Amino acid sequence: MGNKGESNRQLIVKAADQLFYTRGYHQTSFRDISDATGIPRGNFYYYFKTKDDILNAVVEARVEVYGDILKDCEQKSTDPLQRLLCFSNMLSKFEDNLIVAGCPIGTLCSELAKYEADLQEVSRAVFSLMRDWLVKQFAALNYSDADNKAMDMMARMQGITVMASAFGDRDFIHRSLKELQDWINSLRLN
Amino acid sequence: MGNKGESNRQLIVKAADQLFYTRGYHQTSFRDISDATGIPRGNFYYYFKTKDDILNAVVEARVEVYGDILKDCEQKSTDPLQRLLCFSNMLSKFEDNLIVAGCPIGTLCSELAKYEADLQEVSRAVFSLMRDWLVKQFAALNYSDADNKAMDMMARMQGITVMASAFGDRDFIHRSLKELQDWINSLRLN
DNA sequence: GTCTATATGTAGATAGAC
DNA sequence: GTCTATCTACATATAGAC
Repeated sequence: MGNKGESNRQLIVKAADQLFYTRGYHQTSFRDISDATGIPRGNFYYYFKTKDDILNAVVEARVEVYGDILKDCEQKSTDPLQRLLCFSNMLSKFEDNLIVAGCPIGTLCSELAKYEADLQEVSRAVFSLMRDWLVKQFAALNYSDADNKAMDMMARMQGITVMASAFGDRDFIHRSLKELQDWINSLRLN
Repeated sequence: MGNKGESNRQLIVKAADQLFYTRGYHQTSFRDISDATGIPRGNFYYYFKTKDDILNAVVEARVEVYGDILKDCEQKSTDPLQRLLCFSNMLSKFEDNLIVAGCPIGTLCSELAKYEADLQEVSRAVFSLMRDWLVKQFAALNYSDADNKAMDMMARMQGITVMASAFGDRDFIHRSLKELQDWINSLRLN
């Protein structure tokens, strides 16, 4: 009794994840996902009742993936400041994708914020995950306004990706990441 | 010979502008625009050949509108620093809209960046307008890296709107705007 | 579980009467 | 210039054979 079904389900989620990112949620059709996976359109409804259900599964998968990234940053150092630097390095690590399609999380939230409150709440989950994690790091640095710092850092990174994507400007990412990391390093003394 | 035709055209552009903002470009149908204006769908093709042409007209209209905002900031003060503060005040002025639908320019660029290079280039026009204007102000403050400063300021504002919209957080806008304006004021001495 | 065929709605776009 | 009727394509979703 294998996991063939589960495997197909995972294939769909994986392809949808990528397509929702590179084309947007509404601009991704079942046909697109079918083409990417080789799985017939009609088959999707065996695994998911609606397209929105696929979105839910994609967000769950992303929570998993970004949770792993955060865990990785935790394992590489016990120093909160080093962990923040590790987090900020996502800008460099995913640079190629950020330039062409922006931040997967930010652009999804922006798309779904537009008069689709239910879906937007779903998409916000990954942001919340990161925010909570960042709060922990800033709290460990003895900042009483840890949540403010977390929001500030996320806003900075989002702003960088929006502008870098709008102008296709890799150098802007490099320079901004450096400045962001200077800012992080300046938080040591508290 | 009246301007009745022109007036209808303007009605379409105005409604499309609003809908592209609150619902997104792809999520806005001719039916939506028809419902908003009372103008029959088939009639649109008398004024525009394609939906993309409507987008072009909308972006042109926005260039006009934001150009006026920039002119207004110029007229209110000859001091570049005051002008920058005036520009930043858009975050407060448009707060209600930013919370529910993000930045009209940023979200359009993000949406159209997704594998639609032609459309993205069109949408970038308003960003370019602002960027050039900001460069002038920073240059007037004797910054040799005026373009970097302009990009930094726009990135900050974009990041603020993305996070405020994602979390529906008005207070974050208020606090961030204050910090942004502190930053602007700190640029006096150069 | 997997697939084809199809239902139903709506998208952008066109034709042609008035 | 304005409007209705309609075309073609494709969207999500369903039915039912295998």
